[in-house]
Amino acid sequence: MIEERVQEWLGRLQACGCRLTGPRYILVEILARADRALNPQELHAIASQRYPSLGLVSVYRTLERLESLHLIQRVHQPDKCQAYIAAFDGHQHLLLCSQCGRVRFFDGDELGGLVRRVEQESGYRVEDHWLQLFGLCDQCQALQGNEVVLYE
Amino acid sequence: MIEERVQEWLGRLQACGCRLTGPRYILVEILARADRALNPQELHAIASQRYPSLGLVSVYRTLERLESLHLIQRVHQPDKCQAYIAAFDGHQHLLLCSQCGRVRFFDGDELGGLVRRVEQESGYRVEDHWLQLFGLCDQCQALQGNEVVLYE
DNA sequence: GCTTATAATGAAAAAGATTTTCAATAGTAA
DNA sequence: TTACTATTGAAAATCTTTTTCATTATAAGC
Repeated sequence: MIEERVQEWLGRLQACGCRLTGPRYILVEILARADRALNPQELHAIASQRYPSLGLVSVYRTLERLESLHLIQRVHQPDKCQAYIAAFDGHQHLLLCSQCGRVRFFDGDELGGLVRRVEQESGYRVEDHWLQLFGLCDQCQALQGNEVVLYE
Repeated sequence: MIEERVQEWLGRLQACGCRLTGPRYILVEILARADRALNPQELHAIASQRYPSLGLVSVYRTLERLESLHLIQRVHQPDKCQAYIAAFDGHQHLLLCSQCGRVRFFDGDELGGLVRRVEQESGYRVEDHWLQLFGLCDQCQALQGNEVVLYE
């Protein structure tokens, strides 16, 4: 499932004339597997472990490329707004653990009524919406906030 | 109404030991009146017209102070995440014009059912949520995207 | 009104994040 | 194997934000 995603992303990169290089393999694999949003610095730190010569610039460039292909999406959080996670299929929303950062997707189909109400009250024509929920994931609830398990 | 807000903010600043200075009067007045979110640069540019010696540093410091008093709140948008607008009363959400940036508030009471569903499906304990709608305000619909009227 | 303590200011420097430039490297097609 | 050129990392440049610090100015006490 995740492995397929890695292959699909690499295929999509190649399909638009991009070359498959060492840095890209590593970065695609990390991003396709990540269960939380990573910013350029975090991504660089993780990827450097397996590819020590990796430059931060290549991380920025790869993120830009993957985002323009809609393979990853930017995630806004109170403390960081330049983090990326795999883009979801269809119209989904994010549920983020405010402790460990783990991300899950959910659909928000029941939003239509609210959108129509707001359109009528405001006179705006609504074109898009952002919905994100923040909370504690099951693991962090169990830990009762004693420790945080980050990427490893 | 807006004038009251200016007075209230100044009072709140004074109440916590802050001094009322030229830069603060200007910045409070602009922020309390603004109908769209402003980032430090925009705010500095606008305020400088009335207070030419104003330093950008004071803008940062005042924003920080006002945010810590919950008088303003940060607004996340696709292109800018460091913009601020007056904080609303109670639990409200934002409706932003994707053309001119004008902001309106609305309540999203009908969100409770969705939150409970997601909690059950995910096992997360939801603590907070962000909901923002993007669209065209009535004025920008009328202009049909011919021109953008920014702050003036 | 005058004095005084100190919060607030702006300039400059420092720190961080992101983008640009450029010569060297390395995919990929022929 | 060769040739083309996309990609790379280092360094420089650009922006944004924070820190430092001497100076200024608010507000309280007299």
